[in-house]
Amino acid sequence: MGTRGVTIVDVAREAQVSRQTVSRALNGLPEVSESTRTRVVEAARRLNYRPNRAAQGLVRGRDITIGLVVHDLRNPYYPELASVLSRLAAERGWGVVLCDLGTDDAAAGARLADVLRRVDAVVGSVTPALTGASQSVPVVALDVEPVGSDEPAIAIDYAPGIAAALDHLVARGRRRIAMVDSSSTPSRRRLLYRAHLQRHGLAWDETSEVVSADTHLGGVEAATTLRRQCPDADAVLVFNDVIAVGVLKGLTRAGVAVPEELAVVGIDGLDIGTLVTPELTTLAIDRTALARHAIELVAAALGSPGDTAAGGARRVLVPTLVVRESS
Amino acid sequence: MGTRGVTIVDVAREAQVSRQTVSRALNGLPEVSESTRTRVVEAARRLNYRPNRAAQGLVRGRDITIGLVVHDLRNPYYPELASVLSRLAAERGWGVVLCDLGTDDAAAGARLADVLRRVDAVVGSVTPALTGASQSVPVVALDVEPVGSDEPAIAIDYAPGIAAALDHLVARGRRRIAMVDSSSTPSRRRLLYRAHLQRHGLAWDETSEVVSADTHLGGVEAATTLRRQCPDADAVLVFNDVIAVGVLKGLTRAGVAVPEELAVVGIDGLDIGTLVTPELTTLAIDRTALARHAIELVAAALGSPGDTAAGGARRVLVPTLVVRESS
DNA sequence: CTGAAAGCGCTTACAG
DNA sequence: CTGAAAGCGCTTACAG
Repeated sequence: MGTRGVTIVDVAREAQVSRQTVSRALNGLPEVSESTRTRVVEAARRLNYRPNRAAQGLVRGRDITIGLVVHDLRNPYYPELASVLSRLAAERGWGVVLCDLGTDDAAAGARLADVLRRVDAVVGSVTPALTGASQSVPVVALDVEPVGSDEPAIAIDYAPGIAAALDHLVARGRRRIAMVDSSSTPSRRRLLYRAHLQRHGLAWDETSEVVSADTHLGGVEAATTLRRQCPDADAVLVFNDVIAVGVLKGLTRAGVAVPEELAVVGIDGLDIGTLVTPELTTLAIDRTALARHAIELVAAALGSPGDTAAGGARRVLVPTLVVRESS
Repeated sequence: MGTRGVTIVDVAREAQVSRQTVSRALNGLPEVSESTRTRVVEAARRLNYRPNRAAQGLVRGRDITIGLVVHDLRNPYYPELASVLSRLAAERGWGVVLCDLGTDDAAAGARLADVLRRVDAVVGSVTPALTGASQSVPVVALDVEPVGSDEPAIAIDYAPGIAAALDHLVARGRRRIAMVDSSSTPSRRRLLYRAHLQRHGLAWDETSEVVSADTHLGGVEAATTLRRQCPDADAVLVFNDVIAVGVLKGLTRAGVAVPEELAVVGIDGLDIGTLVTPELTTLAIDRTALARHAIELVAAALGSPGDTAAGGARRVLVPTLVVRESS
């Protein structure tokens, strides 16, 4: 907020010219004499004048800005997304303002409210706060359930991918497949894992599931917990690649051979999976496609001509199993 | 740009009320009858009305937005920085718009120009384009040379850190220390490396230096090149952790024992360094401090009261050697 | 080359 | 509860 008093009229007075001359001088328009320009520039600097962007924007015409709301930018999933999204937005002349909710829920709400005031639309991970905010600007939710309302959103249908991952493990002779989740309330990914095991009559009990913090350090600990809690597990599906890489490391540290003794499969398809040894098998989500869909849905929601009919308000993405060395 | 004709007066006409009533109804102010409010909301939806943010901003008073310009958001160095910076900015009520220059230089210029129109100040990696732009808004340059002009900037003084890293390697008995750089024109880090070797009479020749692409894949290749080009190297300093992690992987793949046969030291202090095996020794840059300084310099440049005197326009950060397993 | 006028689209007092 | 007025800070024609 903080209004900062110095306006163009102050500069005009200081430089002894009219305010439109100030505007012209400062914007480098040709029809100003050198001496006047210098005087104006000096005056502006002396007063520490900064043009008010809102006023400039108002008169220059609308420019679109979208917000990108993420849970935690430090999960490499998001920078890749942000990178593509910002490129695609730039191609349309849109700006992107970043909103990293972080782990502190109290601050997150305020941060979200703040970003909503600055943007024409929001793309982001669904949170209760975001859902409530959909009154003020259009919201394109990322990674919602494939069924549900017809709000603009991108759903990721994990069912076939998780089936493929588990089938793959079974095909390689795994019989006791555990899961590391990122929250104590079962994620959709975990529910699909359970359903698949049950449907195929595969071994499962309470010890099959471990909850981890959503960091690679969490994964390292989860590996220990898993070995203690479910010693006969010969494979593990992990909520995401960040945790999975930690699990991999925890297992290696504990002298467990991956994949021989225990196979590991992550979800997301992050680059870091190719960085570790053994390389991580993963269920990859195409973040470029995700970003592209998000931008198109924003365009449709903003009513940009030619985008409205581009395929409905809800898109569905299907992850792909990428088999590497850890399974 | 794209002006989208629907304004508050259109809605007013459609709903048969005055425009200030529209404003009140849409902003949820109390003094509007329910029936009127409904009529206005309906009209607004029918016309697909979106309030013009610039106009709102103009009347509500100035709100500050800063731009964060980075080379490549996919290098984990930047998300950590962006994350902290956006948190600190939020604490001051500032917004952060993201500008990922990417690898395509042509597009980068346009993207930069675009972001400069939307922000009150810019924080970012120095590029020629950015330097030239410092006329329009204050620029706080990140990672400049410790000497130089008095523009607002944060310098990182690698000299003591690189000395410490090389001393550490020598203390561990290394006698032939190579370097992997990220560009063919020697980086400042490489120059410091050379100077230190020379000053201490350590072995060096052209084969000591390898150039790598600035990705971990580049690092993997660089490992091969290094082994071929400089087979007697027993240690290597790498331009950054992303490349270093690739080098580590390349060496492991080639059956080279790290650190026994060849020690590896990276620069940046990224989390991924603790993720790999062996864990990466690195020269860590405190990105939280970096972000904090950047925000303070922006505040000073914008003339926020109480910040101006907070310690001059140039800050210097000194990296710290973090010895882990790879050396 | 420089100034007076009009207006961008909204909100905030001020009347009624 | 609703409307008429004024103004946020700038730029863009339009005169001179």
